[in-house]
Amino acid sequence: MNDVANAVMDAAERRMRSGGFNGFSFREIAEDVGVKSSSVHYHFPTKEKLAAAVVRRYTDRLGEAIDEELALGADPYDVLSSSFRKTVHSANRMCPITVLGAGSLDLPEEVGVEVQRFFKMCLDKLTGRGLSENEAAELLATITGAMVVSAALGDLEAFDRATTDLVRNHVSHQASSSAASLGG
Amino acid sequence: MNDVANAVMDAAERRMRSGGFNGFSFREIAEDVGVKSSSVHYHFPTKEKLAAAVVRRYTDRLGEAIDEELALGADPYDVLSSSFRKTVHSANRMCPITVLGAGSLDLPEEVGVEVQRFFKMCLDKLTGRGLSENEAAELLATITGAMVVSAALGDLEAFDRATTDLVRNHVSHQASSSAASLGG
DNA sequence: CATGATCTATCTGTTGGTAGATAGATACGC
DNA sequence: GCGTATCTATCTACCAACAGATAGATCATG
Repeated sequence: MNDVANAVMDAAERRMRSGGFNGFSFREIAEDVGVKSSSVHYHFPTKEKLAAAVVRRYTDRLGEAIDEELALGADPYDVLSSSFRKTVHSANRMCPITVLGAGSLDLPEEVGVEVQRFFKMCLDKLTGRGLSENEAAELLATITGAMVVSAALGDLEAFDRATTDLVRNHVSHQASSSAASLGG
Repeated sequence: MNDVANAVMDAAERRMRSGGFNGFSFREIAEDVGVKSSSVHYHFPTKEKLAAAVVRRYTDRLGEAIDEELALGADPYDVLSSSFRKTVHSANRMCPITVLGAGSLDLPEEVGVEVQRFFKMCLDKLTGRGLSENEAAELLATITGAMVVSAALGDLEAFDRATTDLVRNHVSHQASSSAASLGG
């Protein structure tokens, strides 16, 4: 992967964050990168391939980041939550895969497969650390939805309001199952 | 509001569920309804106005439906949850406002305002029945995210996995605060 | 005849995608 | 080393389709 191909993926990812699959064009990306649109086509023959490549790279990167932090013994929920929190509070403000996922009912097949892979990866990281399928699904859903709601409200703190109690409950759940119930 | 105007909003809402704001065109909607695209422009001069009108109608309808069920004394979480669950398990499979919300970073202003109104309405229904701001935010986020994740995975049951424990916890929370803790 | 609603026809701009030329690098045979 | 062919990456120029939007004609109804 050369410089231009990476720059194209960067630009596509940036634009996907706000508009999803229909939210960017070859010409816009070409302008972002500083080349002609035909050069974008040279590296990614179709829009579908480009979007799929962006999602795949995003999934791989997040997966690696999660693994690194999990290796340090961190709680799996904290890792996932703080990772998404970083996104929300950064200049990006939104996870591009969540945008694609929300509009996934008419996503090109190849892109849909990659989006599925992303969410399955997130669930696997949670269940792989002992959470039940329901717990994992609930945590992922809450974090995902918190991003959507806070973006829609234009209120970054909405993300924290939706997730702070979840942390508390999760921690107390750990405590009650590892050191017996404290009651209340 | 005459027949055509309503049919246009129906078609727009249907297409928004899968593609968001960029996921439909005047020509597609005109074809759905059986008129020419200029007739769609007659009722809704711009795409922004059409989308805003659809969101406003959707918000009003859901708000009324929630009020009716709340008047019967139902638990506010159950009402919101089962309402969205109905959407997910219907042929529609997705809430159009959630799709717009996820891609809200580049939504036309008028549409963004209506999307905000939708989510604020949901939060108000919950806090108006005694839930704290954090509880309301968490419940709304979980339901919203559950829709996104289940749509992305193409797995309707993912919605239930993400929300069933939430019901249990919420119910036991009610129980413990109204009839003393049972422990565990 | 005036109004509301629809039509035909058209405008301008953008879209994803393709064809073909060009320049520079790399590899190979002699 | 030299000429030739291939490969890589970019460009210019173009295409058909579609986008949102507008102007003006038509037509029914009251």
